[in-house]
Amino acid sequence: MRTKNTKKIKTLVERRKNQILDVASLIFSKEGFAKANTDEIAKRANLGKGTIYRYFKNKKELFLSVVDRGLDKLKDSILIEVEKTDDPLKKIENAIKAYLSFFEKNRNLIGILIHEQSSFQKRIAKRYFEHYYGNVKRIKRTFKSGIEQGLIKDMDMDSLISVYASMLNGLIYMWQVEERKYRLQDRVPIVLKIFFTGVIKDKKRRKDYE
Amino acid sequence: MRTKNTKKIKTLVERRKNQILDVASLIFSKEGFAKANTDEIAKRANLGKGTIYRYFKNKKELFLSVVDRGLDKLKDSILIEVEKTDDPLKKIENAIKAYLSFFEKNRNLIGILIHEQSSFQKRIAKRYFEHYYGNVKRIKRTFKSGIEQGLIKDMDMDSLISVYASMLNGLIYMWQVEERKYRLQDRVPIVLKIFFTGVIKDKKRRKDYE
Amino acid sequence: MRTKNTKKIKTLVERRKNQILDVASLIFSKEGFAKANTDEIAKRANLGKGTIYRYFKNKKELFLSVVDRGLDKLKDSILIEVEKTDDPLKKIENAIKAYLSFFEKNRNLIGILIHEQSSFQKRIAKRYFEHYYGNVKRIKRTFKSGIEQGLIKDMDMDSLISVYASMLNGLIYMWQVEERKYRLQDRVPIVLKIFFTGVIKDKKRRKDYE
Amino acid sequence: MRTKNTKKIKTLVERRKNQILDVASLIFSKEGFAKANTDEIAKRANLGKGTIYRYFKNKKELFLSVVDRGLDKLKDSILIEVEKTDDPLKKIENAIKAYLSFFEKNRNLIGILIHEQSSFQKRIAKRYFEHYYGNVKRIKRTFKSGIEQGLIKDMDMDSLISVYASMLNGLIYMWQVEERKYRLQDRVPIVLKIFFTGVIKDKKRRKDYE
DNA sequence: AATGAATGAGCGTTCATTCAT
DNA sequence: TATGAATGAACGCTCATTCAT
Repeated sequence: MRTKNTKKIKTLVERRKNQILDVASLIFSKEGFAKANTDEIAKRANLGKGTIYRYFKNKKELFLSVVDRGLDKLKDSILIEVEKTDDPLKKIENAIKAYLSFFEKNRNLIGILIHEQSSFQKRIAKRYFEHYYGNVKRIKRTFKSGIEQGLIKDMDMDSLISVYASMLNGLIYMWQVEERKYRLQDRVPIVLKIFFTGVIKDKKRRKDYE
Repeated sequence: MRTKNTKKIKTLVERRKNQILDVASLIFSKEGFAKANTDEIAKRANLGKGTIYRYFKNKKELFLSVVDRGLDKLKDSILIEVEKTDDPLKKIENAIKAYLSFFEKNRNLIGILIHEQSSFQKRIAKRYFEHYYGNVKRIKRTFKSGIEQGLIKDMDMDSLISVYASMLNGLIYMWQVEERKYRLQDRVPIVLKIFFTGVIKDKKRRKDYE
Repeated sequence: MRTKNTKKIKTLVERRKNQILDVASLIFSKEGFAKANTDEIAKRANLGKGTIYRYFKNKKELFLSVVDRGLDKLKDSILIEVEKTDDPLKKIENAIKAYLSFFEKNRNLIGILIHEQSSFQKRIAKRYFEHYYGNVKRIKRTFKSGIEQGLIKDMDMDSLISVYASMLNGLIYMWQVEERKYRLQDRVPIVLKIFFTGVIKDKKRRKDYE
Repeated sequence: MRTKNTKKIKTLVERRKNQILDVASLIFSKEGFAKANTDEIAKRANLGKGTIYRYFKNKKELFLSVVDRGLDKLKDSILIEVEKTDDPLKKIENAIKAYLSFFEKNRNLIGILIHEQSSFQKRIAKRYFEHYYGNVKRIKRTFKSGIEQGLIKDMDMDSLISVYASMLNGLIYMWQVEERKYRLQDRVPIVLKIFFTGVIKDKKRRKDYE
């Protein structure tokens, strides 16, 4: 019985935490960490201000929890898409689509990740790169199997992946700065063209992206 | 003689302003607008707190002056490099190099531009895009003369340039997030390769970047 | 039951507000608006500085609340005394007594009303004259019934009342400037004599004040 | 020769002081001591800020000098009018006229005297009462000679004069508060009537004021 | 003697955090 | 457990005063 109760409580706590994180995510994204205001978070979450502090040690922890949850969601949504196919080029294509698509759906997270790279450099960067390198390994394996299958030219993977990732982030960042005037998904073809033209060895496959 | 005095005074005021802007640029970059603190700016500039306010109406104006000065510098340093050659491909290459090189030398500005896209969306974005579209026009002309000279394929310039710009920004952004572990300049060849491979028509010239 | 709670809360808030207003009244009276200092008000009220701002938007609102409360009290205390009799001359006598008596008991308010006639000309003057003209109407009616009853000579009421009011204020003002060396109440007979000698028609009644 | 030079210098210094006092009087009257701003005083006097401090030790001394000069002027202008006649009643009438007339011409001083009775209670009050009692003695002598000449009833002079003075001040104060809508001089007849009706013994003379 | 740039103490106000209920 | 009233450290900004020129 105890186990059941504990579980129930845990779920309740988790639900409360998520309820707070949803609001916090919105506010932090709109205002940035320093300008965001605990009073408003509490009010919008229909909770007393003290209650926020029962679930999160302080403003900083709340903020970092928002980041953590966001990066976890991102990871999950990419993995699902990547595992839908075995073709290396398709895997890469799916990853790019999933990455852009995720941020298009989770706009709050962009602002949050962009903003506070200074105040929380270490913590956020650490978390981001844990996530990033976790993915890099998988992407590298995908590229390698692409090379082995004669689909992709043999190049310096590390800097290529790093440049690709940077470029995608730049795309998302500028989309945000330009106030999301266009659909981010619509940039996928041109991105794939730029990424793949110099990289795909197999002529037939290359045609698909030119 | 009056002119001489006025000039001297102007130079003195300008020097003081720059002295303050240098420090402010550093602090704003490290802390972000909200966390940056006028007391520290004054102390680091070896000036009294009140002195800051003799030269800038308030914290916000000081911040925006930092941005304005930065973007002006950026524009100048790109223009100089671009005008060193008449060859369209070389012009583009030089612009990319100058852009990356500028941020490598003016690290503070990255943080500042990245940070406050929310608090100052309108003012910063406005200034940034004034700068950006000013350059876009010139770049477009360069591309066009490249197309006319049979060097570059005929494509949709606008979204290409937009994606290229976004990607460069992403490169700079991630370099900053990764704590500037590598030299940004070293990314130039791979960037040129990615940018140019699918774009250059002239086979001989394309070889230079492959 | 809800009503009860709401009422209780209202009373608590009202009590706190009054607690703050009492201290603020003292400090504003002693220092004037500009020199008065929120820190001291908080300390003397045994409250944190932030608490003041929970109950009053800012220093200005706090100040004006002190004035408003003071004028309300003044009005009430005059009305009570005036309504104790139906005789016009007695009514006027009672009003004068109540007016002087009020300021003798609420010394803080004198300083406050005297002080800030410049900084808050409009707001204070407006409130003061709302109060003043509210009373003038009543006083006029009293004078008129005095005239109808053959007690008072028929004169230009408006400038008479205006001069009488000014004179009473001068009395209070100088009493304050002279550091309240005498009892303000003791001036009542001489004031009545000065006011009434030239004004009362009825010989028997006039004798009372000569 | 030395004397001549010293005199010249003294005159120059005096002229500068007066130039500053004129401006200061205006500003202090409009803003009150605390809100008045040395920068503005300097600018309006067409002098450097430092120069103010060459002539007055600090803001407080400047303020008190304004008061001192004002009260001196007041004393002079009353004396001149009073000495124009030998008739006691006329002397009193002239004094009242001169008093009201002075403040009508020197509006700045009203604000200044009214304002800072708190911050400078002792200094201003001291100076004011030096002036006041200096006059009271003279007025008392005038009243006495009025009594001796059978013109005025024999009464308690001290409290009568005190009440009269207070009332005049009240008149001036309210005129200021009511934004000087009417001419202060126009109140003289009604004031004389109120003051004199109960006080003048000589029937013929009393008629003049009824 | 005159200036006005520089200064920093001081103040109004905000807001993350605590804690009595 | 949940609340929100209370707190006070912290910060932006002002302005009387000083002092090098």
